[in-house]
Amino acid sequence: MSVGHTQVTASAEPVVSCGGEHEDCGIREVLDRIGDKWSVLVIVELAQGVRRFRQLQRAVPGISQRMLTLTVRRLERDGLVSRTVYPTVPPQVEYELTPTGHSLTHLVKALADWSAAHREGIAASRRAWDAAHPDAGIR
Amino acid sequence: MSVGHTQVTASAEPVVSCGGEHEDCGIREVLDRIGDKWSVLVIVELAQGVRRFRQLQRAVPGISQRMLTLTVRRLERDGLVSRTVYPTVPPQVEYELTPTGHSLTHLVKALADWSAAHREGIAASRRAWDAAHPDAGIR
DNA sequence: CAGCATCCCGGCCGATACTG
DNA sequence: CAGTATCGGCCGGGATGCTG
Repeated sequence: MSVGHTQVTASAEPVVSCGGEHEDCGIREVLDRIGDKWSVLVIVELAQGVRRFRQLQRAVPGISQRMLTLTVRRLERDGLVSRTVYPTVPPQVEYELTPTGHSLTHLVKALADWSAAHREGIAASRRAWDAAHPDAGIR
Repeated sequence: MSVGHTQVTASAEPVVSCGGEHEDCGIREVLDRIGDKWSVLVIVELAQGVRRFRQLQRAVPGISQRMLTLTVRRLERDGLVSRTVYPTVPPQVEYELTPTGHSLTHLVKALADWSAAHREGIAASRRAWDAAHPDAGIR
């Protein structure tokens, strides 16, 4: 953390101005789509390649089959994931990222990178804040 | 949308592999932090410069003062936003992005860009899916 | 102006049981 | 294996009212 003598003037260059408007950009739409508990994790796993239902569930620890179904269904509806059913017995279903879905992985990588870069500092900030505010309802 | 003859082999180059592990990267941590309903919007507004409480509330349409308080408190706790109180009367409080918070704006911009680029295609995919699945509990 | 306290509802998500 | 159906808890977040 080098937050000492940095002369970053945040207010100088507006990186995100929503195109000049103070409106909600499409940001909320993306977050409504991948901001839920499981979508990104499923996407990360599918970024590795084609996966079957059970494979996905094992790869994403803690997800219930219900949530996996819902998550993968929503991603399919949004055109981020393709679903292929092979009429075999027992049934076999394969999930794969579409080109659009694949383009999301770059975004996810950016998120992961940012997280890795600031995880420490944020954790420290939290500890400091919690120490300074013994009785806070925020946690 | 040019999703015609693209030969993007998603499974060829794993963009996000969490560093070789199939673990949860820090992605969920970022999303737990900015994936909520208001954080990004507040950040976007603060990216423009220093803002006071009321200013923020007016700039972010629809946010309640309760949620603005909680949001800004959490951001402060994580060290993304600084809070400066001027002991005047009436009280005056200024919020500003910290360097760490400012670094987030690049990420937010990436989100906005992706959203703008795929909004159309996703909406179309949804319409198609909904049409193909008249009675779906997913909506 | 800048908050905090309280009430309350909707939906996200987990657990469990059942089907083709 | 790959789902669907149902129930229920938790909590994010809106509405309202009160303080310094």
